Amino acid sequence: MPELPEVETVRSGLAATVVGRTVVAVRVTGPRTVRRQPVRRFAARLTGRRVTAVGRHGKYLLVGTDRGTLVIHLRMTGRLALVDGPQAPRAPHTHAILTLDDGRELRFVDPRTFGELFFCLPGEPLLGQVTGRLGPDALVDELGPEVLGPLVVRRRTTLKGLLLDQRVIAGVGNIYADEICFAAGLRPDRRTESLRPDEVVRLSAALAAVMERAVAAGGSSLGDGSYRDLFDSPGAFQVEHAVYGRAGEPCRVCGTAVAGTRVAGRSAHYCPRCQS
DNA sequence: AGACAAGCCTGTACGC
DNA sequence: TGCGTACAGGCTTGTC
Repeated sequence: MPELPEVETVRSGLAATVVGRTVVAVRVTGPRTVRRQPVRRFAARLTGRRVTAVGRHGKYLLVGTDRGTLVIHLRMTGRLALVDGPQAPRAPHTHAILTLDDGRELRFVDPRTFGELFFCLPGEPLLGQVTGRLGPDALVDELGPEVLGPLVVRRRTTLKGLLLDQRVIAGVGNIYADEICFAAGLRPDRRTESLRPDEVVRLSAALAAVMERAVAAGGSSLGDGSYRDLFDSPGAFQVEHAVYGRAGEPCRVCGTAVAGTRVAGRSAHYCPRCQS
């Protein structure tokens, strides 16, 4: 399930491979894949556009062109595949195909069809309506204790609920919320208003450290709808997971069995001894 | 066979 | 009353 580190891996892959390329054809076959605008309008706007940059805000991929932005959200099971040409075997659940001017194809594959694509012309409010709801990016933006502190204390929720709220911090999903809590030594069900200043300092450091390590490892490929990058390679961070998906297994630090529970309506994993 | 997993949106209920 | 938060439901389908 792609979260910030997985989306960032796709972003850097696209930046290295499709910047400067022009989209010469657009085919959308999935009926739900483009749902914020008519498919014909989407295709007409995107066709002929040259990619100038590839950005990201939280889990949203922002493909900049010479006129407008292609916005991609992978949600749970969405995947982008860059293939050499139309002869490449087509994965099941391929819902959109962008043909590039060098013959390669950028394909959007998504079994559960939660993911989506849309295209915003310059100055169109749609882009701002989406990204404007997002808080600072968990990787790119500075989230030192002085920034994080007010965000944390002002809310009355659980730490995990806070980390998952894209309006507060953009990019953290269920896996990394648990890993950040472990790295900070804080339980996911801790009330945010109870966090002391020194704990906010630990949280801030853990957020940056986990995001940076996960991006360096190319993200996590684990379980449901297992993530793959542009070239179908898995990430490597799952082997470093301290708690996520490890309920009942020994904590890598103290050996205590990792606890599995539910927090903020989500599965949650933590070490009862290392985290408070 | 049916519960479950996920991200995000929407609607509604609730507490301070 | 109003605000922020909590929770459930919807969307989907492969996996257990």
